[in-house]
Amino acid sequence: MTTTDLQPLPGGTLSDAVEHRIVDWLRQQGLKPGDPLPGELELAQTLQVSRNVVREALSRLRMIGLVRSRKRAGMHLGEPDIPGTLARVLDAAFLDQARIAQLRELRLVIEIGLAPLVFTRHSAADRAELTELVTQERAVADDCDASRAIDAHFHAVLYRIGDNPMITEFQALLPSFFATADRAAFRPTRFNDPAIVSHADLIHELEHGTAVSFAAAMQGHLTPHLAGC
Amino acid sequence: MTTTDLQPLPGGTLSDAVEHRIVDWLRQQGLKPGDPLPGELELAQTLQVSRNVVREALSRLRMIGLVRSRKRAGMHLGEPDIPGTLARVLDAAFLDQARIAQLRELRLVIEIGLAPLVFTRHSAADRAELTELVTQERAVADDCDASRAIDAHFHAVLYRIGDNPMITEFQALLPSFFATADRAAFRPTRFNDPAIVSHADLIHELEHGTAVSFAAAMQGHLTPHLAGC
DNA sequence: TATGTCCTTATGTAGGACATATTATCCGAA
DNA sequence: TTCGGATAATATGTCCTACATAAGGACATA
Repeated sequence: MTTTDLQPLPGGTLSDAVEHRIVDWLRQQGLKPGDPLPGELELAQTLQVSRNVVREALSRLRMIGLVRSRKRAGMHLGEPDIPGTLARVLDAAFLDQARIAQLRELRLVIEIGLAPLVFTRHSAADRAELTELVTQERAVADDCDASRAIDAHFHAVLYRIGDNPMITEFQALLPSFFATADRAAFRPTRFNDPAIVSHADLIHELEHGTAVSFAAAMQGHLTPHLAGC
Repeated sequence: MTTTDLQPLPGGTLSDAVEHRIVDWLRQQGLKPGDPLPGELELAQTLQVSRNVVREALSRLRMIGLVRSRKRAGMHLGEPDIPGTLARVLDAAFLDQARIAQLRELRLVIEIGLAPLVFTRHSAADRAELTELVTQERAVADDCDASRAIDAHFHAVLYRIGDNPMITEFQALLPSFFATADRAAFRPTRFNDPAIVSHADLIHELEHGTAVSFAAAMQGHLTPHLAGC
């Protein structure tokens, strides 16, 4: 007798509808992180649904960080938890091969596109750090696992130099997508092969090249990993 | 007397703990999209929490598409809804200026890094489509709004040519971040300025250049938008 | 002023009840 | 036998009530 008078909400549950209603309302009110929200009971009464439905909707908003709540203080808007949400939805265990391939390609795209920023924002100290890693890499050229770890470290430093927190956070959750599949694809650098852009070549471009030439070098360094190139 | 014997779950609610427990269990069991899940009641009994708590946790997993449920069929694993989840967490209305700046920069990074893929995967028909857009652009050079719309369309086509659904989906939800701020930053192309890489120049590189030269052109086309360059 | 107690409040959790949709089952008719 | 419709079973969706818990405020006291 309570729910019979409203439309069947085609294709969704009440929680779905309430979730969107609340978010739309927050947007419409122009609320910002830190602002207080109405209590659960008031929301339930206003929306004419049970407190349970409201809590299921709020639980979702809590997960993505949009809402924070404490026992007596009530609820407040929070800052969306981008890395936490990405980690939940980009879970290699539940993604199909197509999605994983797209993610791996996205990683390469970002790393190539990051090159101009890395060139612009890097310092002499950064170059020294990268050079040190190349030295270590040469020392363990025989050990595939160690070589691979240093390779990952080298690229992580490039991300850090890029100095975009969002991109760095994205990179931080990528290893799970490369843990198994990339082991086979990873080839220890042949240091004397002129056709391959090595880490040392990248550092050279960083010091003596331009933003464009460094980006081209990065492209050459990563292109072997791109399908259809 | 029921909840007093378990640890205060430092820093989180029961729903948080149950959410992670369930996801860990799904991973550990190696379940894949389509596989059935235990019922809510069974989960509640196994985890020794109320069905309410279980439903709040499941509501979150339903939001990100990880579980789907129908009335009598029970629950099944679903494919994570990446674009839907991104749309929820990347909401310009609730992100601070720093995050928005990072997102705008990420867009430029992706667009530059996408260049090699665009070059490799484009067809003559794609070039014709882009050329047609440049023609239209010249026709409305005076109208800033129309010019801006065609510019957006041009870049959307580039994304489509890149042929990575994940990247295209990401691009699809970007307009909200550029709707207001970019209006000021947008400058209609001065077609005769040789220092600026125009859309026509991009098409020229696409037809007569190389992957590297096209990427460099894209870099030149977008660099004016990058801070600190 | 400082502090400790009590009270209020809003969220967190529990449990039961019913509604609803969908599937399985069974029975009767052609 | 087979087909089709009525019927029962089942898991999710929604509602309700009650209580636990933490946190902030009010107040009295030293």
